[in-house]
Amino acid sequence: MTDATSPSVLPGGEASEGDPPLVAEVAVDVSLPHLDRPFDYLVTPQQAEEVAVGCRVRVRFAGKLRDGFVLALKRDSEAGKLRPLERVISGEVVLAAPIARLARQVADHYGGTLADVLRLAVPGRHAATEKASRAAPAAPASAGEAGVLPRFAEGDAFLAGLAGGRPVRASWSPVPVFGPDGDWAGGLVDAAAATLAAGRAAVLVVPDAEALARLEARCAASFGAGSFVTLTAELGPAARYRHFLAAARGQARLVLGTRAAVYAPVADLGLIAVFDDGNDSLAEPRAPYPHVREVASLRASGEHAGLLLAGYGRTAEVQALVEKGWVVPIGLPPAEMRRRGPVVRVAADTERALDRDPDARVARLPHDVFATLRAGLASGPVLVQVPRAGYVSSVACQGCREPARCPRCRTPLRGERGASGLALVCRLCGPLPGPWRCPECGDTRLRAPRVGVTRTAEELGRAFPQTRVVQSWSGHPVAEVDAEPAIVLATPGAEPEPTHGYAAAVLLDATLLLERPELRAAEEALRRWLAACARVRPASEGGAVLIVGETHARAVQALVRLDAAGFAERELAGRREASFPPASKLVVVEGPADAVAGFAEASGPVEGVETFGPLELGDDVVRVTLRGPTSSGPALVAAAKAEASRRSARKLPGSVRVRVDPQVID
DNA sequence: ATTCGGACGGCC
DNA sequence: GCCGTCCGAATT
Repeated sequence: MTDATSPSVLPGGEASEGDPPLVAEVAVDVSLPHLDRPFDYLVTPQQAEEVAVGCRVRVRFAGKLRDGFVLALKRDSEAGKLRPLERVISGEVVLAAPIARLARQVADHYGGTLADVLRLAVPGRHAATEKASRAAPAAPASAGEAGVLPRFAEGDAFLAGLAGGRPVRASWSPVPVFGPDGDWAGGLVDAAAATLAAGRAAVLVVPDAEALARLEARCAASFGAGSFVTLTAELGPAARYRHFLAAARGQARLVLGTRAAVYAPVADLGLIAVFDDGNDSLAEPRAPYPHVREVASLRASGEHAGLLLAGYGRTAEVQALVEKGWVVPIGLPPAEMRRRGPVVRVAADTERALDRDPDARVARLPHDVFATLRAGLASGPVLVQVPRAGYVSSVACQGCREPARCPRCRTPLRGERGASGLALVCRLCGPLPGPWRCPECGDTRLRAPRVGVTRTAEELGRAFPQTRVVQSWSGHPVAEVDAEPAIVLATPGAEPEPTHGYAAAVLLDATLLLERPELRAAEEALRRWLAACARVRPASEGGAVLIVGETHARAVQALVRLDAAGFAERELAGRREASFPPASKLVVVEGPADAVAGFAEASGPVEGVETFGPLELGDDVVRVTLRGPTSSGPALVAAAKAEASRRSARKLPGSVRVRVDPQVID
């Protein structure tokens, strides 16, 4: 890597008269696919004083001034007539070679452009912050004994690997329980401490501000406040850039943060850890829609760093890595998991009664719910997880309750109200051509979804008139509850942190979550239930969880057994059967019909590719889904990128959106 | 003969 | 994307 302070470290050594002129290879900030390559510029002798590989420059490109990053310095160029750099914005190295390489890999993986990825990876410059010389954060203090990971099989071996500076990779399933066995943040701190002890840097990525606050507190306790930096958009431009610079300058060796922190510019990365990779906050909403789990995996391989994918739930993607042997599971046998976790029981849904009489609200809550609440309230707060209302588009079989799926591609169907009642539409193949028939049980009757659960609070308040009722949802989140008895109603993801753990939890309307018309509905439901369990005290302290729903649903059974790994195994098997990611490569293309047709055609020669659609999305936008075996993935993505390049080079009209293995198709 | 504009090629 | 250039058509 080029040292920012020594511009003399250049190809050919010290410049002298008669040397060929210095040339900078520049990643220009243009996101047109056909211009997604470096461009060469002359570096004037004056500019050579300040320029460095990885610094920001300003260049004239197609007549217009644009920002760029220096990818390399050299003394020769393939290109013909070169323009000089307009100016070196600053010699500060903000795009070191490993991150430039990573960004290129991410762009290629997702069929996007380097410029788009760099916009995600490098925060905007804040000149005043850059000029102000900053005190280096204190070196992380010794964290003492590792406390959490050694409680799990393979935990010690993983830590030993990190401490030895080796690129060990693992998937860690903490026990979904309140206390040390479920202390994901503690486990990440263990791994970071081992890495730092080996003299290497660590990056820890979490999905949201709540998780970051918790991790920050743990890091401050273990390493000392000010011995690490956080990277999150919420910091604002100045602080974000200050923290980014601390990492880039080698002052901060431990970085915590949300999504974009996966690109934190620490040198000699020894560990990259991701918590809760199933959380959709870790999927970037901007092109090319990279997922933190994939970026972290690419980065760990590219920089010979360790990787830790931690979560109470296990995604099919992580399961695929486990089965490939690419990551080692750190965990416990299911029986031991249950011994350390809360007791989980199922109460059958009383839905059939509800179907007959939608106003019979009392019938919605089984007797067991009240019993669980009563028992829990004797020793502390009880969490009641209430799914948000409004998943109105899901459709299931009346007979067996399985979500209705497309007979062609097995995608969950959605119901749309049409002239002749409920019309079934597949998001990949379009409206169902014939009448629907359940492949599981042969039933032809469909059941429409239920509406929400707005009266739960009132209802429970009436049943427990003396008890405090706390309500928390994403619009009005409550951060914390104390040890006093309370009924805490929360939507998934907005559960208040209990200071002493919940005495019990009740998970309502499990069926509602499972019937969501999404491919990952069951995986996502289990993830949310496990997150609730993780706030409940262990069985040994009386902790109990009651889930109300379909007793036989696979995700419900997995929860009862606290067996996220087993569930992921089945889930991945299902994805294989249905040829869905991560068992297949999916490229979803949306845009005007003629434009989208070009992508289908371009993917034709790729081995084993099938085409679904086009599906009308309205407003002259259609969707085509291209699917191929994972072995054809790079070729399929490359074909899509080539078609996008062809279109932009020819200036064909219409904007097209390309997504690779999208988390959700919508 | 001169000016204007729209399409197209190239962008270092 | 944006600019520059090259060509034909409209304008003097």
